Amino acid sequence: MYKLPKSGRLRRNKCFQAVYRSGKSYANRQIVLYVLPQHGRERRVGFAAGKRLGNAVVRNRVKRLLREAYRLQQHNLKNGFDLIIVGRQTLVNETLPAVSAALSHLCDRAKILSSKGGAV
RNA sequence: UGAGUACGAAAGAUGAUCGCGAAGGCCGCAGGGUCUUCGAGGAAAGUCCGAGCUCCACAGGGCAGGGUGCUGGUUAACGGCCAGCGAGGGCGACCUCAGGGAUAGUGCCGCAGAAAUGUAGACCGCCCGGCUAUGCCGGGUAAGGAUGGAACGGUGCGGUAAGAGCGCACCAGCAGUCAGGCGACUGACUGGCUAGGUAAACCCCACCUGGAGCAAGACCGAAUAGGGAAGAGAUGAGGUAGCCCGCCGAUCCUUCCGGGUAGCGUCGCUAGAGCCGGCAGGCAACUGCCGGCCGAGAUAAAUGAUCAUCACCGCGCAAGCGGGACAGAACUCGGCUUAUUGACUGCUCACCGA
RNA sequence: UGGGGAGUCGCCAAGCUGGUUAAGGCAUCGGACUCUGACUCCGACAUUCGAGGGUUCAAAUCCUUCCUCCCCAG
Repeated sequence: MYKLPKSGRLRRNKCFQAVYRSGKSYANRQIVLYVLPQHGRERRVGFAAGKRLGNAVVRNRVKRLLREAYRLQQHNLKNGFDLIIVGRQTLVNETLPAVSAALSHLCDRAKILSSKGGAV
C-alpha cells in the first residue's frame, strides 16, 4: 500500500515535457504540482528539484522528502493522472510533516483526492 | 596558562518499523512474489596534472607546437612525494621559493634624469688654463649633489691640480686550479681588477610529449530506400593531428529535394599499479615476501524517513533542553588544489609556580 | 558526466597577443541655447578591470589558485 515501484514513476524526458506543456499547475510556497489526465492508465509521478535550490546534497534531500511525502499518502489519490512534483526554495529547511501538509493541500486544490480517502 | 608550529587518524554506535537499488537462491508459463547478503567520501567536489582502457595503423620518422626546469632518489607515470643543496623570512619550533643559462644572440627598461648599457655621458659641483673677469669659454674629473626601481663594485689608507682599481688591504662578485661529496654544492689557493635588470620577453640548453575521449567503443533489434537530381576528381578522390613523409585505400565528396532522427536495449561496468595485518630492506618517499579479505554499480539516476537507547560537546543545582561541519559515486586508479567539525600527540616561544 | 568559452562604469563594449594613456557610444548629472520642452553644443562620471596570491621598478594585460555565468555533446 505504501510502496512506490519504478512502474509508478515518470522516467522519460518525453513524458516530463508532455506534462509540463499540456498539464495544469498548482502551487503554494513550498511545492509546485503539475497534473495531466491520462484516462485508463495507472497513476505515474515524477519529482524535480531545480538547480537554484542548492548543491547536489540539497537537491537530493528535497527529492527524497517529496517522494516520502507522496509515498505515505498516495493511497488517497485518484488514478488516471500523470503528476510532477517540484520543490521550491522554502522547502529546503522543512521537515517531513510540513512537506506532507503542503502536498495534501495542493492535491485537494487539484481535486485528485479520492472520495473515500478524503484529506489527511 | 597563553601564543604558535608540525604530523597522523577519525568523520558517532546499536536496535525497531515503513520504503528504495543491485546480486544470488527458491516459487511461478509469465507479469511478479519471497528469503539472504551488500549498498557514498576524505574530499565522492574543482577538473589542475599523470596513467590504465577504447578507437583512430600493432602509433611510425622529421619539422613546428606544447610542457617541465637546483641535486639525488621514488613510482606504471607525473608538474606528485621523500631526502638533501642554495636563497629568503621568523627570537624559535619551522615555513616559503617556476631555484638551468643574462659570458650564444635579439628585444625592452615609460616619466624623471646630463646619461638607462656603449667601456657612453659633464646639469650642479670640484680642479687647471684663457678672457672683454663677482661672469663666460675650453679642458680634466664619475669621489660629492640632484633624478630614478636601477647610475658601471663597497669600506678604508695612499695617491693627485682635482680625481679615478691609478696602487694597496679587507669584503662582495667573476675565472681557473686543488681537496671533500654520486651530485646540487662547500672549503682553500691563485689571477685579472668588475661583467646592470628582465628568460611567469623572444630565445639557448637538457629532458618529456601523437590525437580524441566510456556521450570512447562493441553488439543486438527496429525502421527506411540498396531514394532522386546536379557538379569535381583516377600522373590517384578521400582518411589518418598543423605541415612534409609514410600508411590505409575503391568508390568517395559537395550542394539541393525527399525520407528518417528510433530502444525505460545489452555489453563496456567494476578483483584493482586493491585493502588490512605481520616480517624484512631503506633516514624517508617507497619496495619485497607471507597470510587474510571482497568493500556501491544507478541511468529523471538507489543508499531515505520516523522513533528509541547509549556515548560526545554546550547550557543548567537538577529534571531537561540544544548541537554534530563540508558535502552525494556515474569507466577506474595515483597525486594536487579548494571546502570543513570537534578532539589527540610531538616540538617551540613567553609568563607564573615548585 | 565530459569538452569548450567569457567576466572591464548602470548598459553595450575597445584595450590583453607584444607590459608604463583604462578609448568610444547609450544612460545619468550640471551648464549654455529657448518663453518652455525636444534637438544641438560644452563639461562631469572607473584610486581599478570577477576574487586572492606570485613574477616585475611597474600587471586590466604574464603565471597560478578559486568564484560566477554561458555554449556544445544523449
